[in-house]
Amino acid sequence: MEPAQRFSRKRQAIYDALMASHAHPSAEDLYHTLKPHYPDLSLGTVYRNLKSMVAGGDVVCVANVEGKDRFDAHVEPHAHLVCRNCGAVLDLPMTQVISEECARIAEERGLSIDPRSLRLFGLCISCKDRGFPDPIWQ
Amino acid sequence: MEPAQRFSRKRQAIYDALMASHAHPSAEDLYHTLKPHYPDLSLGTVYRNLKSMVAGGDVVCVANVEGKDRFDAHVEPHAHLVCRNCGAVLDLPMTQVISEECARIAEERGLSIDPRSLRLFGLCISCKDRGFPDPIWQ
DNA sequence: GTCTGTGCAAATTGTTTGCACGCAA
DNA sequence: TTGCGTGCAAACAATTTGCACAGAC
Repeated sequence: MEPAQRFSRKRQAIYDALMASHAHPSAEDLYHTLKPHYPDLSLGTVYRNLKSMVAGGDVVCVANVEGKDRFDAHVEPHAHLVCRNCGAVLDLPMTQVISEECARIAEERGLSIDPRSLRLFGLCISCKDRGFPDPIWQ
Repeated sequence: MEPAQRFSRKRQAIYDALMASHAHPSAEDLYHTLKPHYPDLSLGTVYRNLKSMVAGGDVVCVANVEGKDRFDAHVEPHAHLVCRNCGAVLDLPMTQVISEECARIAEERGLSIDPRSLRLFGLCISCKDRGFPDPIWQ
């Protein structure tokens, strides 16, 4: 990370914890992960740092699951799948996310598309294996 | 719509307003649209009906922009682009949104994907034309 | 010493819910 | 008459913010 601001041990810890996780934690998840190691850490600090890291491009907000924003420090372009049953957010690493058709239509319409930001919704493997029915989509 | 519950004039109005709009309004947007015609309409009613229509599959929540859920009564599978600058939610009707590679990876991993709920992020035409810089994605 | 980062708690905001009443069946 | 739908306001939950102090430079 390129600290565009003054160095802070806690900011670094938040970033490191996010980088170390592949579960795309929420602000509160990070808070609970770090609290044991930083007993005086406050939730507001986690929110404030996440916000500034997102603004700086070091972190991406990859989903909002049940009202909670979920974050990712792995900013290389890749898609995410959000499980409609358990709320898990999975990485879908791939070189090309959208189809030729989609790219062409976007091009024709003059849209810019962020290659890091495709979100899919569905069921993760465990939920599918456990026999959870597909939610109400055809 | 197939009213699975007792008929209600307001529920119908909410659904109709959603169907008539292509802007993917939020609950509050719908409330303000309908309030002049239904002076005693309450915001809670809009939320309650949207929730039950989503549960019934008649409406889809297609995005969460700046903390507000955005809805769509056009449930045929299509993708959406969320403008990172102005928050507009655009329809991207197309037969295939995700790349072959993406579909294959999802298939290999045994994931179910809801074809109605693909979300892309970027810039809409007006924001791009007005010269807003691409947000921090490479 | 200066100025940014933080803890804490209060404020804000989108959404949900309890309750008494209204309206569709 | 029965019971779901609604208005209203209070309750909730995620996030933001004001303020005084701590810590990086």
